[in-house]
Amino acid sequence: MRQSKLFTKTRKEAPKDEVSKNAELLIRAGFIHKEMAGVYSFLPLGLRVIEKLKSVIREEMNSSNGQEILMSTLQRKELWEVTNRWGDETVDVWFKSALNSGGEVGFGWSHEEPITYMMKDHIASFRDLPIFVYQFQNKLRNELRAKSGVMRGREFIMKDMYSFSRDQKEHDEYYNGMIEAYNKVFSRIGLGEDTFLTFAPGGAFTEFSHEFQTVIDNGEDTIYINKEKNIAINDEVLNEDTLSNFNVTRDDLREVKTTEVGNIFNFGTQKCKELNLFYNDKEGNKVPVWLGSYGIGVTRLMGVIAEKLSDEKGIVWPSSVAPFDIHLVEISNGDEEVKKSADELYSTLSKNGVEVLYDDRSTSVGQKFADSDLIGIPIRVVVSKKTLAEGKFERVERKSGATDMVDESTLLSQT
RNA sequence: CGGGGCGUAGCAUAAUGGUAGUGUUCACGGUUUGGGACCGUGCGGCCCGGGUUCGAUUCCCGGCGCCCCGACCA
Repeated sequence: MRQSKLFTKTRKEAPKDEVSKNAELLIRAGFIHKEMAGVYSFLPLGLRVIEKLKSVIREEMNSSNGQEILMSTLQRKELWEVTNRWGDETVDVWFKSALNSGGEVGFGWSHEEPITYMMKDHIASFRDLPIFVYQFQNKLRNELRAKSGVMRGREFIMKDMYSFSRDQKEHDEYYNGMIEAYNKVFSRIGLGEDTFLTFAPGGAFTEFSHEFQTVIDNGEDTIYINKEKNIAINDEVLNEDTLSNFNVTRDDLREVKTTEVGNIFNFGTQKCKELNLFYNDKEGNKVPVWLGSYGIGVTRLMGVIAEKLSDEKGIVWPSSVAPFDIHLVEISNGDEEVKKSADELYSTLSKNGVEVLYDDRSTSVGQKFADSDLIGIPIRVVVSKKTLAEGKFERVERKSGATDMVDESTLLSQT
C-alpha cells in the first residue's frame, strides 16, 4: 500500500485522555480510533493486525479440528433465563434492549448458552460427537469501568471455541490438546516467553480452570510463578492447599502482574443438562454432553503486543502479526532515478506477495523515519541516492536497528 | 458503584469576570533534504443547561463526557 494514500495520520503526542501505553501508541500510530470509553474502532493498520492475529489463531484452531462459525450478536432472553444468567444480579455486564415489536434481547457478552442451544439441532447421537466450533465475535460487556486502553473494553473481539464431547475422557483429551494449541498461538505471536498457563478458580465441576496470563507492567491480575518448575498460580487460588497440591512453598514463587489473554474452562455436563442437550449412546441411553469453552481476547492481544513489544520510538511488531512485511521508504527528494527505483521495487515485491507499506510521500526524511519507527513494521527498506549508487537496498531491522545492504532477491524472500 | 482529577482549535497546552495566546496538524509561498528542518502568510477553539453579574470561557449549581485508584471482572 502506498502511504500517500493511507488516510490515517500519525501524531507526536497522545491524546490526554489516554494514559495506557497501548492506547497511546496505537492511537499515535493511527491503528485505532477511540469512540468512547472502552470502545475503539480499527483503522487500516489496526485492522491488518487484527486479521493477522485472527489468521494465526484460525490456523491453530483448524489444526485442532475446529470449524469456524459466526453467531449473532443479539441473543434471546429466554435462553439465558434457562440457566439463570439473564438477571443483572447474576451477570452484571449485560447490555440489553427492548424490541419495538415487544420483548427484550441481550447483546452477547458470551455465547455459551446460544451455542449449546443451537447444537440441539445437530447433536442427537454419539455418532455426531465430538464437535469443535469457534468464532471471532464482538463481545459487548457493560463494564462498570473500562480501562487500560484496548485491554479492558466494553466492546472487543474475542475468539471463542466450544467443545462438545461424549464423556470426560474425550473432553479431557481435547482440553489438553487446546492447551498445546494455545501455547502455539502465543508463541507464534511473540508472547510465548512471558505467557503462563495459570491455575485459576474453577467452576462447580473442577477445582481449577486454566488461564493464559501474560506478564505486563500494568496488568490487572496477579499471579505467582516458578519458571523452573513451570508453575503459575492465580492469587485468587493461592492458599495452603494449592501450595501443597503443587508441592511448593510461597517462597518458591515469584509475584508478577499479568493480564489474561486466554482462558479455558470445563463446564462438565451441567450447562448441557440445563439446556437439555443430550445424545443417545450405543445402548440408547440419554447422556448429557460435555462442554468446554476456550477464549482468546484478540483485541487485548493487540494491546499487549503494542505495549510489551515497543520501545521509546514506537511499536515493534513481531513479523507474524505486523500490518506489513516491509516498510519501504524512499528518500528521493524529487530525484527521479531514486523514485523510479523505489517504485519498481514496490511493484516487484507486491507482485510476489510481499506485503509492503510504501512511504512514497514527499515529506522530510526525519518525518518518514519517525513514522516508520512508530508504526513498527519489522523490516524497513530504504531507497536513496546512496543505495542506488551501490546497486543494493538498505535493510533495517526495527527491533535491533541492525542494518545491511541487500539485493532484491533477498527482499523477495523476506516473508 | 465509592473516592480523586480533568473538560479551551483535529491534537497538545496557556491566560483571563470585558469573546482567548502558543506549539503541532492543515493550506499557500519560499529555503532546505539520511532522523518529526527553517522562514513567512492563512484557516481553525472555550462540553451542555441553568444561576449570579451590566457582562461568564472564567464564579456557583446541575448534567454529560473522559482519566486514575478501589470494588467488580463468564
